[in-house]
Parts: sequence; C-alpha cells; structure tokens
Amino acid sequence: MSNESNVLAQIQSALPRLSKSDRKIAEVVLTDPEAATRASIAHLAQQAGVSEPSVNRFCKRLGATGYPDFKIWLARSLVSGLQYMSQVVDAEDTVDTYPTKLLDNTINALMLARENLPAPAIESAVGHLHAARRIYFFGVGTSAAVARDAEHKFFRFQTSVATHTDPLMLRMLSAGGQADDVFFFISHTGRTQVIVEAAELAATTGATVIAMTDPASPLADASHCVIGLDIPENTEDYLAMTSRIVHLVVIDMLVTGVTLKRGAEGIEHLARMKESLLPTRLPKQKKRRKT
Amino acid sequence: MSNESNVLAQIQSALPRLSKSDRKIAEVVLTDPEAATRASIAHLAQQAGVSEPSVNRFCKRLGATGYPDFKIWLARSLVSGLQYMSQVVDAEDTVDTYPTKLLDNTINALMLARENLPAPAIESAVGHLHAARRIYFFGVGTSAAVARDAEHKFFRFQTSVATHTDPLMLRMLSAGGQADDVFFFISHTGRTQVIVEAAELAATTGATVIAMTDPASPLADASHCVIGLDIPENTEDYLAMTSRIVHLVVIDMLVTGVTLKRGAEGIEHLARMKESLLPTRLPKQKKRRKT
DNA sequence: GATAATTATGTAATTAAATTTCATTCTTTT
DNA sequence: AAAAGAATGAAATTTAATTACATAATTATC
Repeated sequence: MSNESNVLAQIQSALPRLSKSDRKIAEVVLTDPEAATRASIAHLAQQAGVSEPSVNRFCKRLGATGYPDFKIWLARSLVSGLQYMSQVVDAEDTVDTYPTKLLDNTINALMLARENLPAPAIESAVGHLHAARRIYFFGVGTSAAVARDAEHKFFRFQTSVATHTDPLMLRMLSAGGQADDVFFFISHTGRTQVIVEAAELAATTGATVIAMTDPASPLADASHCVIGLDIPENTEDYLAMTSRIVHLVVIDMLVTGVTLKRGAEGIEHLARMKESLLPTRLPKQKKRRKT
Repeated sequence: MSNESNVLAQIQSALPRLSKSDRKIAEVVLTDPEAATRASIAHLAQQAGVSEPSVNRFCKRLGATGYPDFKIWLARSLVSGLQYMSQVVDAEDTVDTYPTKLLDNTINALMLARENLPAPAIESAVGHLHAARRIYFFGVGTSAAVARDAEHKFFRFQTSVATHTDPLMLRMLSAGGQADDVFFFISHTGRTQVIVEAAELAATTGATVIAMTDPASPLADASHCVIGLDIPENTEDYLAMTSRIVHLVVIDMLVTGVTLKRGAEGIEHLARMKESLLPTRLPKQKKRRKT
C-alpha cells in the first residue's frame, strides 16, 4: 500500500477517501508542502485546525512511522516550485500565472498516474492489441483526439486500425465485431451515452472490449479490460482536460508495449518507418534564435 | 554560505576542513545519506563513534537549525523516484519499467517547459487568435492530432476554425489567406516540408502566421510569431513524442488566454457549453470497483 | 427512525529525542 | 613546556512527539 516515493501524489489520490480532519491536514500539506517540512507537529496541527494526535495518526496512516518520518518523506518527494493542489484559472489570472497553473495541474496528474499505474490492465491490453486482427479506437469530444492519436500510432503496425466519431458509424462497426477484433473506448467519465452503448453492443459480438475510463462507470462495466486511471476531478473544467494528456501517455505505453512484444520484428519495422520519414524534412540549419 | 539545497555537495567540499569527529560524521552521512535521513541522532552518533552533541554541532555548522532540520535538508537533496534524464525504452524493458520511463520523460519535458515558458510569445499569440476572424490549425503526422485538439477547443468560440492535413488543402488555403486570418502551424522540428511551404505561402498573403516549433528552424523563420519550446530531443524516438504533450498543454494555455481576454462574455459562453454537454452523460452511479 | 457498533477526534499523561550547559581533554601557539 | 583556544563528551534540561484514554461523531442494523 505505502509506496514510499511521492507521498504528495499518495495524499492527492487518497484525498477523497479521507476523513474530515485528515482532509484538513492533507490540504494544508498540499497547499504548501515546503512549509510543512519545516513545521512542528504543533504548528501543522494548529494550521489545519486539528489536534496534534490527529496529525500523528495521519502520518501513520500514510505508512510513515510518525511525524518526523513523514516530514522526511515529504521532503523527498518535493520538486521545487511546483503547486500540488489542483489550481483553477480565474478571471484575475494573467499570462504570468495561468500557464504555470495549467502546467502544474498536468504535471500533477501525471505524477498521480505514476503512483497508481494499472500495470496489469496495461499488460492485458497490450496482449489483446498485439493479438488483434483489427482495432477500433473510439472516443468523442476531447477523447476523439486521443483516439486519433492512437490510430496514428497503431497505423505503423501492420494491423488494420480505424477511428470514428460519428455515432452511426460507431454503432454499425460495434455491431459488426468479430472474435479477433479489439474495440478500444476512451472516455474520461465513462458516461458518454454513445460510447457506452457502442461498448455494450461490441461486447455482445464476441470481440474484445477495452476501455480507458473511470473504473466505476457504465463503460467500465461493459468492458472486458479496464484501464482505470486516477485523475484529479476536473471534468467540469473543460478548458484544460488533464485527463486527455494522461490518456495520451497511456496510449504511448500501449504502443511501446506492443512494439516490445513484437520483438526484433517490431523494432525493425519501426526503424524502417523512421527512415521513410526523413525525406519529408528540410536539412537542419544552424541555431539562430528568433524573437 | 549555507546553500540550503544540496547539503551533500556542501559536506563533500567541506570535508578536508573538518575536525576529527566532524569528519567521522560526514563520512557516515556521505556513505549512506539515505540511511542518515532515517537515523536518530543517537544512532548516527554511535555509527560515527562520536557523541550526540557533536552531531548536533555538525548540523548547526552546516547552517541547519539542528539535527531534525539537517535531516530535512538531506532528504531534499536526495531526489526521489523521478528520473531526470531522458530515458530510452529498450528491448529489456517490461510492463514494470517502460510505463514509468515514458511518464518520467513526459513529466520532465513539462517541467522543462515550465522553466522556460515563452510568456511573451504566448501573450502575442493569444492577442492574434483573439482578434482573428478565421483560424487554421495546420500540422501533419503526430502534430495533426494536436491541430485537431486545438480546432476542437477553439470551435467552442464563435470564431471559424479549421484543420487540414491534406497537402493540397494546406497549400490552397494558405495561398488564400486574408488580413484577419491566423494560420497556426504546429511542428516539433519545424522542418516538415509541406508545413514550411504552407507557412511561407501564408506569410505572403498578409495573414498572421504563428508557429509552435523549434525557434531555430525554417518554419520559425517564415512565421510572424514563434512559440518556441525547449523540448528534450526525442525526434528519433517516434514511439513516444513528448513534444506533442507539451504542445497540447500550450494549446490549453492559448484557449485559456483567449477565454480570459473575452472576459465575462467568454466565460459565460463556456458555462453554457458546459451545460449543453450534461444531457449526453448517463447518471453517476455508486462507486463500485471492477477488477 | 432509534439504537448499537464502529470509527474519528481531542485532552492529558507519558515517553522519546534533541539540545544546552558545563567540565574535560585534546591542539596549537609562543 | 605552559597557556590559550578549540573540540569533545557526560549529564541535565528542554522541547517535541507519542500513547492512553475518554468523548464525540458517524455508520450500520434492526
């Protein structure tokens, strides 16, 4: 359970499951972890408005032997400057503040994913994708771009790949699934109707249904293999969907996994692809900064 | 004097100047700093064969307020988990190693971008995009997905947006640019021929040409506004392009910037968009983990 | 919807750890 | 070789963290 590295990510992912005072402590720590490493247990308790033993218990629940030990963990997972609480962009933000906020949120989401990597699910998905005769990547809205990216990457293998966003196409193709087809659905919420329906349909055909989504969602229920990711809630904040970034990196993982599974053959094939791209590039010129 | 960060380097350089017992302490700490962060003052003293006050004085001489503070300094100069060097996936990697490598590379790229944010370029790009009557996002290969994502995001404003990957379309549309059009080109290398040609073409029409690319590239030279990003070179490692992730986050920044520039009107519009998405979702169900 | 069981939290007592004081022992200088 | 100065350790003190216990809040059960 206690992963030792990156207590901050650990706290972040535990946040929704925490009790009232534990959450108060967690928030104080996440807001200014650097300060927390220098504070005494009394000071932190006072900051959070809880008692000292509560802080102590909080530390122990995270796997530390006590408060001083917790501070060491904290110090070790600290990256200078980064904001660990999800930050919301508001009307007061300027070009000096919102870019950093967005970056920090993204970096956080990735660090969280790093802590709770669903390795077994990835492995199983890689197996299915490797064995597939035909692969469909389906996602709508923001996830359509992720699906497109996946298609583009898997296109480099000899497998036949397709992406669609049109509801009718989705439905038709899902209904026509066959034994060695893989349907890969991408949805942050797992509650987008078109996607859920298509997944349910595909599951009845004998094809393999993989979903990258919230594990507690209708889409997950309809799927054979679920890549569940722990992503800080920002469904409502449609401006910057950190989830899609995490999804893209997971796609990278799947492509990498399949390539490795193909062994020499796969790696060689990629080398050839790389070669073929070269003529489309202009020669590299001397570095010369432009303002 | 006291450098706060990197106590280890500090101790190392001070080593020859230290007294007998201080050196004994220093050696124990340097031999296994990780263990030192977990040891009590009594334990460390015993390890070094000195008294507890000696250890305490050692810490103070280094600038810490005392032993516990010193341990925090030590912990902070011990970088946990995250690998800061770009890591290459090789044939020996397994599902337990390559996902983390990919994530670490991505996180690193984002942290790098965070350090060297081209705020002025972003601001200027936001200005152009805000004022534009029509926007084209052009990218091919991996960057096509980024362009698509940008289109999807900017579509939410009233401005007309389009993306194309077909070389002929690119050329035609670029040639037909008008004064209040914005052509936004995305290319990691800035050397993709189709893109460079299209940019040069567009620049002759009086339209504004923005490029998100390597600042020392033909594409940058052809553009009016360059969003130059410092991304670790991994062009050759086509499996996982970290650049596209950074590009996507920059797109988020631009959308955010334009939204903020639009003020109340923009924010309200987004609120309406959010509302309109709700009916496409199925109701949220009780959390129920699926293995 | 009330009651029991469980879990969460705080107060006070305790224990552990780190720090200071002061006496002693080494160095270094003349 | 003697005296000053710095370094070190033993013991006392202080500070901080932890445990034990009582109370409050929550959740489950009937």
